[in-house]
Amino acid sequence: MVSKLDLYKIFCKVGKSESFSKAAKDLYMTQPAVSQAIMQLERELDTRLFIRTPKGVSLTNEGSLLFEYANSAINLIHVGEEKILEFKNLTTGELKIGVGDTISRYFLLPYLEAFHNRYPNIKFNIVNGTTLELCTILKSGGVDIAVCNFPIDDPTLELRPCIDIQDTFVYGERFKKILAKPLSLHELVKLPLIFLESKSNSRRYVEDFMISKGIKISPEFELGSHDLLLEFAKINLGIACVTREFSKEYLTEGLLHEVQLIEEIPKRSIGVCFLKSVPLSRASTKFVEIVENKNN
Amino acid sequence: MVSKLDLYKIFCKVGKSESFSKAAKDLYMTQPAVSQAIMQLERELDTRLFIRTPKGVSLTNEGSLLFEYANSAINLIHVGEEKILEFKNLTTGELKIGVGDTISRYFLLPYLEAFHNRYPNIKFNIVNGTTLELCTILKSGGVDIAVCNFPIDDPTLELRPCIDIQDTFVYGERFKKILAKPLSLHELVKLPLIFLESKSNSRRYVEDFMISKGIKISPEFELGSHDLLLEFAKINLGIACVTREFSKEYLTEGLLHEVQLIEEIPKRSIGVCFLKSVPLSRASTKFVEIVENKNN
DNA sequence: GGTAGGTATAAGGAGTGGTTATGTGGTAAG
DNA sequence: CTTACCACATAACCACTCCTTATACCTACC
Repeated sequence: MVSKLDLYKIFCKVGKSESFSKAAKDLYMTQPAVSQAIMQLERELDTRLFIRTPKGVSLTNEGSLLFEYANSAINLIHVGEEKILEFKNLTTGELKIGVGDTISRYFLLPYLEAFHNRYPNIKFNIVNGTTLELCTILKSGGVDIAVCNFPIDDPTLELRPCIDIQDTFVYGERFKKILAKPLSLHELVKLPLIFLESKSNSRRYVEDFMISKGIKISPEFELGSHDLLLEFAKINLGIACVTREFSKEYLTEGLLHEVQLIEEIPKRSIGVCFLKSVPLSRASTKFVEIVENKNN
Repeated sequence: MVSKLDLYKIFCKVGKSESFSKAAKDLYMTQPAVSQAIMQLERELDTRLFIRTPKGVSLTNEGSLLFEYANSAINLIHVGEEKILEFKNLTTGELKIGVGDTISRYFLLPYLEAFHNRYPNIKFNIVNGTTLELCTILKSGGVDIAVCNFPIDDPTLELRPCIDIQDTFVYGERFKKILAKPLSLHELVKLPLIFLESKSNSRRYVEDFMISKGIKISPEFELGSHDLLLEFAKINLGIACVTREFSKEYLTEGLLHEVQLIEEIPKRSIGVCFLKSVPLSRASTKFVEIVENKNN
């Protein structure tokens, strides 16, 4: 057997780049070193592996035969090393996630569970806040990643939308007759409305949309959580602006009904975001992958 | 990535033998050397790979994870090296030969047979074409070697003439009286002539020779194969320009007769040719040797 | 014909990777 | 309890490998 496995590392690089000089650059060594290494390998195998041409080299039949194996071998080693790294980083460590509480409850929970099952040794550190607050915390390093309502306009953040959500208005029994038919936003705002507090991203999104239509709202109630929106609407205190996907239970059980708007509010997204400038930790990467459903 | 692949060779041995000292013996080195190698690997991966016990070592979780990959990789390298050996011993491989069909039938066949008997595991890949076409294919790497009619004027090709052949004119019964006596080319061209198609090297050779004598031919027939030349001549459709060596059967059986030319056409050769710039594969070398009758 | 880009060759020097010698710890037997 | 043995760790040293610089040679292209 060939004495030095390292020769194969060089061999593979040359095989791929079809050039001694280029391989040398890639390997941070000089061309003569590569030349000698290949020559040594050829000597030890007593086989010509490359055909030298004026414009580089190309594998001989024997060379490409060997290349198939050597390349796979090197790749295997790489994979092994990566597994080790993963193992190391995921058997210890902490994952700091910033998230709004509506999102954490209705969207994130299953992913947290899945991640924990897969990597039981990673501790969670969940920070609650509005989208805006989370962005600030993210930049100060308080959390590794944040799961927010989009849109977010911040060039320093990498955004990964995951699912689309639809803002909608819901009402309880008392408004059933009035809202039996589709109506326009102009008509809607005459009714008592229930919104999230004005600092929340969701509220701002819907409000901005309505302002763009020339409509100004003055909510009857401003509440701190999505749950409260649903409960207030249920006991007929008004018509609540909620996220359809997070109101499934109330809607399917007939506790609440959706307003049929003539002009529907455009969809927006929920997604993960993190700093572009800071490389993600292994655990964070895995978590993002899971949320994006890239594997399993 | 870990700097030295060689560390993995040692790592695998230790992983298998579960002992530094034993691995050291197997690797023909001393125990401290192994000890240091493993420590270096552990340092570079920043991971403990072995649990040291009083009676040897055992792989950690991370270690056995890595071992799976490293061991497969090493085995792959081994297999690759063995394949190379096989290749060298010509127990595997392919030989791509370009050849004209006249030549393959009348000249090459016995050599193909001989080579196959000697190296039964080498596959043939035979490509047909005219001499000119074959040279092109040769340069594009489509074949390893080509067996052609010479002369070939190409400085990038190495030529190995093998046998001389003689171009000659043959005729059937009907022309017997007219051609009983030797005649000159000038007289010959007045008779109906049968040639190969003009793109063939043989045709060009003879035609060039005649032009050099100031004679222009206008063949009655232009045919695609040497066989047809003989058959056409046999049924008295004209006088065919053929290769004497490939017409033995017809001549000895009296089906055809040779024109006795006053100016005989110079002999030319059939031989093997291949690219000067590309070293011959082992199989090709052997084949050339056989065709040149250098051994056996 | 000159230049650019590629590989081969030669010689020298630094550093890796092995050696020997010795230390440490744990187990088992007396 | 003590001693002996076995296995790995540590230290110091040295040689040889491997990489570098310098140079030569070839071909293709302008």
